[in-house]
Amino acid sequence: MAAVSGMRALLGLHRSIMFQCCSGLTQVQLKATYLPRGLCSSDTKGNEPKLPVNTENESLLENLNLMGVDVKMARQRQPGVLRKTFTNEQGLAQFLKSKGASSKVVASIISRYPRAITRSLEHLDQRWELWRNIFKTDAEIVTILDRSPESFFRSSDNAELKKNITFLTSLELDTKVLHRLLTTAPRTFSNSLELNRQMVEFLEDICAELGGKNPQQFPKAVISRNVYILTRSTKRVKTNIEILRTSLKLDDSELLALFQGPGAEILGLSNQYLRKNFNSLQQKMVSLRCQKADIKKLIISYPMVLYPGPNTLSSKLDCLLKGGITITQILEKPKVLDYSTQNIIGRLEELKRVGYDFQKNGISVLDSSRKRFAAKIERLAASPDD
DNA sequence: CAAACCGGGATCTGCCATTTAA
DNA sequence: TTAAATGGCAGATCCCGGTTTG
Repeated sequence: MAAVSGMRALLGLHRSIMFQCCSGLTQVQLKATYLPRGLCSSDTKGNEPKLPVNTENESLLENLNLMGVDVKMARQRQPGVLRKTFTNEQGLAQFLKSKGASSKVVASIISRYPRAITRSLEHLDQRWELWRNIFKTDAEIVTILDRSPESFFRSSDNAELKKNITFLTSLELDTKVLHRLLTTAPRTFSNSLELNRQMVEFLEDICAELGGKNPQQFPKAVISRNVYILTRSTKRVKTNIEILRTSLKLDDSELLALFQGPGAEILGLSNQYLRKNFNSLQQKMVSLRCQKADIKKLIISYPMVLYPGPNTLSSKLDCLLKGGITITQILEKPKVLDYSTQNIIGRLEELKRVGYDFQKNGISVLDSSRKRFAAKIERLAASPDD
């Protein structure tokens, strides 16, 4: 990886010494110069013609084009890679194909994360094996690479990855969670060990601060409910905890229960977003004549109210209210807010059609799977007694 | 038996800024 | 000085069904 800087020196100016010692490595790929993009501002005021400082490796470009890589995209993302003299695009492609990736997937991976072509075969092999500690098949890994090439390629430190996996494993998440963690939040993998450790320790500290009995358990609880947590900064999580503490006036044990439970999902929201959602929820509830205590209860029992943006939540509530449901009923069964507005609208219509009475029969019909709801409607239609 | 309770599953990257290495 | 490595951010739900309960 390191033997690479020679060519530029050749084209460039100084560093002739470098040239000397590297000349043995000279490679075919030097062809022409692509355009300079900057004029050299400072240095020599003299008038020697400035050689282009930045030249792309033309044969590399050609290769990439042939492979179907979106070179424009690659250039935009990691321009430096295109200037490298030695790259391993062929090796990478072959490697990935041997793992079952199509040419199209390979091209897309390189387009989105060009640095991938700087990895050596040995490196790739090792890294793949490490990923295979968690994933049972190559195909699974390919899917993830296709989704998020950066997660696999951004770091070149296999030793770190290994330690990281050991660490993650040592948390004793159950295998299912570990698998899900890395499937859905693969960036966790390429975090440094230190970063992951910091978050875990931070969570332990929080637990202890809140008077939790078992701080080791806490990160597990949070992670299994929110596998994205390790891709967030501790700063963000800390701020969110404070936002919730102060805006809801929660005490320690309430906070602990919240985060160990369903509240974990909300911990990773951006701070602004959380604040905004809280404020608009509060406004909305006040406009519906709810008490502060109602709002608190709602959030504690169903923290996911804070997840949808103001418009989504508001329109959902409006639909329900317009359909003849009271805000009190919603506060009792907030899970009805789980479903999409479209879904809610459709169900309200169907229920109206069969003359369903929410006051008499409650609203939990709305909180059921499609299948169960359909069955329910059928029953209601068959026996329109009431 | 149906309703209610409850937890789980899917999903989440792609960019920018800063620091570090060569 | 450039490129590589790394940290961090914004974005913004919906659905299903096993088990318990009545």
